[in-house]
Amino acid sequence: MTTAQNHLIAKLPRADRKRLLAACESVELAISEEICESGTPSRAVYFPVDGFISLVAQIEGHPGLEVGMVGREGMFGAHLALGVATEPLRAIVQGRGSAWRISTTAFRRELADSVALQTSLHRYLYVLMSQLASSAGCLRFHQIGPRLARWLLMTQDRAHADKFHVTHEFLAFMLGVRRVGITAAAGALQRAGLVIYHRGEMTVLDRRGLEAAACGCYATDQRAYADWIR
Amino acid sequence: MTTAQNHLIAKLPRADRKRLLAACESVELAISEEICESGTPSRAVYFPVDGFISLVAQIEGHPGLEVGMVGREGMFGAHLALGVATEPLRAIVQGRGSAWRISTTAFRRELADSVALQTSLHRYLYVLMSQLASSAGCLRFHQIGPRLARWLLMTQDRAHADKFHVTHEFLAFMLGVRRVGITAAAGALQRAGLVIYHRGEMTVLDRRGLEAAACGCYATDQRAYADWIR
DNA sequence: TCCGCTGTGTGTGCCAGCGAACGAAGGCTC
DNA sequence: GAGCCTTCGTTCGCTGGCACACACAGCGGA
Repeated sequence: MTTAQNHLIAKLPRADRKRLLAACESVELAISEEICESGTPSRAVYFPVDGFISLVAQIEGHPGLEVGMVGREGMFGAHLALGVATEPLRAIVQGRGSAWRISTTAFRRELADSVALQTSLHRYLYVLMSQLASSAGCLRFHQIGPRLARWLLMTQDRAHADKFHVTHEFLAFMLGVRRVGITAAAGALQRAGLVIYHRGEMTVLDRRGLEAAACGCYATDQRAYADWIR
Repeated sequence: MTTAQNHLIAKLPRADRKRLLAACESVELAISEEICESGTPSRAVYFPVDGFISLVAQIEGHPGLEVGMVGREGMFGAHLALGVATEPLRAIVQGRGSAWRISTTAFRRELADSVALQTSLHRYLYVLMSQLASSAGCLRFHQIGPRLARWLLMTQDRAHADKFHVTHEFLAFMLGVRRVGITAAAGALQRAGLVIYHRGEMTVLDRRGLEAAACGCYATDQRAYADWIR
């Protein structure tokens, strides 16, 4: 669906898709923009097209921790399908680009009218839940290097580019580690010829190599999405 | 609802509750019994009454990691409300006692007939998701001592007793740490007079003290369940 | 009575990651 | 060109958790 460019919307039957898109507006996501704060009432739902969004869990006394990433393969706001209009997590734009946006109230109307949309969101929520669970394990058992490689791959997938802007500081925040840890791990990836970076410009050189360096969670995630899209 | 004894069932309107219970059978949960394996087709749904169940995420190369606990305040199998009949996690009985069981097919019928049941499951899923996300942070940032205290409190809540059977080995498995780490943390709790244990018999002496020793995640969880039950 | 199993306590050496801090370069502004 | 901010590299001492190993106590069965 060249018009939609978001996989979740593209999967809908033609009529439902047209109605949903008619209620959406196209917006630009700006880097570091805060889509919502955890615990606040939901205002809008986003279907990323080029941009992508990080879902961040808040832990008192700690800066935060990324627990999920939403690009054109999914959406932000699926919890509305559970009938709850409170944001469960903080969401931050992590890659600039366009997205479809629709207000919470309008989206709930669409949801009520489209069984296909409900079904799609349900399955997407299942994938999200599985990933939350497995990423808890990843967080606990895997080391910085493999986790960083996985993160870079996930970002590359959603940025649709080999090159993107990301500082060590930001990576440390996302992975819940110190910047020093990132410097060490990223330095190793660079020495291995898998990436090069310079003052916030990260370039992936060897995707295959990065996949080999990443923990198994990346492959697991890929499979979960593939099963869902099917 | 003295007949049901499971909060999720008790919350249903009388008619829906009666119909659901009629389709359920009462079973005994035996310690260490494996309710299901991750990735397999769902066979049955459980509503614990006295027993309780641990949800365990599998990570290749590692023994496992508890990411959730289900007692009489919830249910096992809520993912069926998302229209997916594949188990997302491994489930192990962690406290013996009774539960209501209903086959997957029968439960899907009940689900189709009861809007109240759908709504209830949706809200429960939202709570579960929030907890998965926050427990990821807990796993990452909190130390063994506070996490152990939290675990003991959660277990006490679901076992409805001050005394329960649990070995250091098992605790290590659940928290994803070494047994040695548990020995150290549990020893500290015992020296502080909060618990005593002897060859797998754990007794909580000072609940308040334990709450103070636990990480904030325990209080957060309590609040999430309270909001849901409301 | 002895054997073996389970549950628990301890010790040693090791490494990943932590906190804090400093330094060095690239790039921007004035 | 000077000053400043951002980004990245490095160091130091330390803690928490790791693997492996051994000791010991209770308890049940042969």
